[in-house]
Amino acid sequence: MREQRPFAEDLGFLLSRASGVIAKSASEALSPLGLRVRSYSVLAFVAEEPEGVTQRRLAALVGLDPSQIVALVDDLEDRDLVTRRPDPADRRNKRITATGGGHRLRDEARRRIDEAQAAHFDRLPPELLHELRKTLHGIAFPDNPA
Amino acid sequence: MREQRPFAEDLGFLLSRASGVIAKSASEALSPLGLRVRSYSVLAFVAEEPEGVTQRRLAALVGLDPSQIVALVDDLEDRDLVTRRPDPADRRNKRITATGGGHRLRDEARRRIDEAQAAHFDRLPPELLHELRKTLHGIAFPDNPA
DNA sequence: TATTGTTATACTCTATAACTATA
DNA sequence: TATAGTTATAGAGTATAACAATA
Repeated sequence: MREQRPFAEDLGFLLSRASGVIAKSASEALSPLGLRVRSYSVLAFVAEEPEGVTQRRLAALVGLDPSQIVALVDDLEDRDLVTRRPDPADRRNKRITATGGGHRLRDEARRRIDEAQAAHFDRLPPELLHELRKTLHGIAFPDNPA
Repeated sequence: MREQRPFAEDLGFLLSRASGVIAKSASEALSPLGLRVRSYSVLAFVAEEPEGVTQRRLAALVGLDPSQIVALVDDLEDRDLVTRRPDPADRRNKRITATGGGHRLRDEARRRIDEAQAAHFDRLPPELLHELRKTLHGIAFPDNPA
């Protein structure tokens, strides 16, 4: 009879708990800005694409169903953080781009996120953080070994 | 102006995506057994405590609010996987213990979970998995450096 | 008064299917 | 016919407050 690892050491369980801790702290950091983790993720990806992104691509980037992107973009658009315009070349596509205010809010959000995460990651050596990033990326995107 | 790391490399984002991938695969592995990730977590912790666990402690172990444990234990109890009995010494406490069937289902669930996780973790060297476990534990339980 | 378990409620997140407009 | 975006809906997960029984 082999010795069994306690469930508290199960990698899936630990991943879930650690992810929950970070998400909660991110959520609290973003709350004063009127952003949630998901709307911030959308804004962050949009702000990195000067040419704009389609909602389909946004869905793939964030890891949500395209139908869920609609309300997130609606909210950001209502607050003039992004614009949503049909692509003249293919009018089925909407190109989402960040406004000046969107970029500024994204910057402020990132500062807060970084500060919140520092409390969790600060004591870990940089090489370990680098390796953690690589490992998590491999798990999250098994087909895309960057 | 410093070079900024793309959001796709944000540790919180990667943690969330990786955790989601593993949770989805665990969910699919457990589904044929009529278990979800949360009910399996409860069952797994209960099965490790021959003396039984209070629901309060269970909540702390799994990382849920005590009010959420009620329905989970209700379901497991209805299926005769656990028993729920008042502690004679302090009748406010309920001692939750796993039945024979509970232990058997837990074993089968663990086999399936291990198999599902192997697909994600197999190619990672054991030392890295050990370090990952340690790192995630440190993030999830900052006060309890085991 | 404090603690355990419980109920109730509301909100967020997730998953899915069906519709529209364009191609 | 295929694709992008949209709407609607139901289910699961999460957070909070209040209550009964017991200490």
